[in-house]
Amino acid sequence: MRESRRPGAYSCGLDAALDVIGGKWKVVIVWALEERPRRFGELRRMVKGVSEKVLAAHLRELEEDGIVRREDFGEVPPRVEYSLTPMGVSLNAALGPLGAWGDVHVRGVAPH
Amino acid sequence: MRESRRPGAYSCGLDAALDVIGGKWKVVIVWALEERPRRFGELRRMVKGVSEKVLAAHLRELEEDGIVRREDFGEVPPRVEYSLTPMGVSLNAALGPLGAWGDVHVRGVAPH
DNA sequence: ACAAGTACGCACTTCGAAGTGAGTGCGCAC
DNA sequence: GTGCGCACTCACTTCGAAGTGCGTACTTGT
Repeated sequence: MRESRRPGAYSCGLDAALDVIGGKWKVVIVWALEERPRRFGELRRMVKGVSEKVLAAHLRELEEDGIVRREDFGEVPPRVEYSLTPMGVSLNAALGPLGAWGDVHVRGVAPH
Repeated sequence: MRESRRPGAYSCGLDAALDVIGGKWKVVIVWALEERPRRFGELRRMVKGVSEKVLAAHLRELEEDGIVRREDFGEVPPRVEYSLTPMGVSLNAALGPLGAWGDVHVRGVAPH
C-alpha cells in the first residue's frame, strides 16, 4: 500500500509531481484519457503491455490523487468510465513541454 | 548496465523524456546543476540521501544522454566538475511547468 | 602520526514495483 | 450449454534499481 501524500515532504514541486506520475504506466494512462472518457477494457487495450492488476492499481492511485474520476454506472455487466478531472487536464498540460522536449532531443522529431 | 537509447522505441516524447529522467535522483541532480557547475562532493551534499555509487552512476548516464558535461582537471587530489549542456538547460526549462504544477496541485503552494 | 577529503569502483544485499495466473458473478451471442 | 467479455481482486514470483560497506592513491590539516 502506498502512503498518502505528505504535504511539505517534498523539496520542490518536481518531487511532488514525479511522485504522482511515478508509476510505470501513469503518464500513458493520463495521456490516453486526454481525448475522452474511457472504460477499463478500453484503457487496457490502449496502454499496451500493462497488466490488469497494475492498470487497476494505477487508476486507483490516480483517483486518490485527484487526477482521474471514476464513474460506476451500477449496471450489469459492469460498466465503469474513467475521465480526467480539471486537475488531470492541467497535469496533462504541464506534461506538454516535457513531451515536446523528448520529441526533439531524444527521439529527434523536428518540432516543425 | 543500461541499454543505450533506442530511437523510435518510444510511443511519444513523454516516454523518451521519462526514460532519461527516470532515475530516482536524476531531476534533483539536474536541478542542482541549474545555477552553476558543481563538483562531485558538492552534489553529494546537495542531493541529500543519495549514495556515492548511485550519484556516480546517474551522472554517467546523464552524461551519456548529453544532459551534463563532465570536466576532469587532471589534478591530484582529483577535481571534477559537472555542468549542464545546452540540452540539459532546455530539459530544465521543460521541467519548469511540471514543477509549477506540483507546487500548486500537490504541495498547495500558491503560484504568484 | 593520523584522520579526513577527493572522486570514484566493486561486490553484495534489500526491497518493492511490476508481472503472472487464477478466480468471480453475471449477461449475451453462438 | 459453452465460452467470452466485463471489471476487477488475490496470492505468488521475479527482477532490477537502489542501498551498504569497503578499498584506492594522494594531499592537506592538526
